[in-house]
Amino acid sequence: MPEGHSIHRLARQFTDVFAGQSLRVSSPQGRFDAGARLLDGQVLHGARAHGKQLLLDFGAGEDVQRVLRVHLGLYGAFSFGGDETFRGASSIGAPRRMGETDTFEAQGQGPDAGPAIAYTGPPEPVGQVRVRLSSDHGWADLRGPSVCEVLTPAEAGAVVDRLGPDPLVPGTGAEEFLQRVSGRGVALGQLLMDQAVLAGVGNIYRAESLFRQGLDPWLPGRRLSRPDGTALWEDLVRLMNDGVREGRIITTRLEHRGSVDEQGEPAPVWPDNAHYVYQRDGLGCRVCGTDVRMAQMQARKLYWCPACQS
DNA sequence: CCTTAATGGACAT
DNA sequence: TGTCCCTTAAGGT
Repeated sequence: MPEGHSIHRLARQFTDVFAGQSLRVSSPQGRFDAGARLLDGQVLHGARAHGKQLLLDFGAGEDVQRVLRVHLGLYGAFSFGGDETFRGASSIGAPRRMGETDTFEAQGQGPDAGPAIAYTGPPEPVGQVRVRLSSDHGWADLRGPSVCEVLTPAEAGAVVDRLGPDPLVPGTGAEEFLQRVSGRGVALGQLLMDQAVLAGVGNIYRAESLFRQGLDPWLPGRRLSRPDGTALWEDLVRLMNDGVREGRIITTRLEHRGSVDEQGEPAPVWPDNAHYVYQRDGLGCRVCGTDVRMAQMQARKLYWCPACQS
């Protein structure tokens, strides 16, 4: 999936294109008919994210009355389209291994479109569209989520309360993270994937942040030193904010990327030099040359360099 | 063309 | 431990 950075981009995008507007909400697939009826016609006050949870706040008046909670899971995704106010609203979700696609669908747009044509409404739904949100200016379709439900504000609050600190939410600190890791006999590689310990980190940020900090994925939480834990948290804050800005996960430092051109300018980050260890098993470590290894950890693939991370 | 694996996690068994 | 969600790109034939 979309790790936390993608969900925060989604929240920003929903706020940009829909906030303050009354939305039509439907379920072309039919599986979300009851929920759609609860939201149809209400105003979207705003969108927010905590970890991998996307929360859309709706209300008929000033107060938030209903919250649409979406979890994309492994392969859920949103696609967007509409008039010029939707320009730049890209599709976000999984799988997006090469970065999020830029499938903006507009009517009367583009360099060769000539005079702008008025937006005439969303297209016929394609595939299994669980929910469609639609305004006078454009639409958003959700396919393949693992969760899509309507909650009360209190229920939504309870969902967020169950989660650990999110490096992308300002105001949460290293301290909360350290507290949840300290004293635990569980391996660091497992703790980083536990959303109650740290919200928003997925399989790529797990592997890459442990590599960057030179930490052994099997180190029990209780044996993580305070300085190492603080550095790990701070690196995640940096990496994930980069991810929000770039729309993809890039963790290699310039000097390990082999990507400076004749003028000394950074060359584009190709898909195959964006990561240190993720999906690089059998290849040489970018730093020391040792073969990168892979093992299953909690039913997910863990990648690490046995020399750099010990 | 067909098969497989993929950034997740809830739930059943 | 297995199943679902039921998408999509990559890789093999």
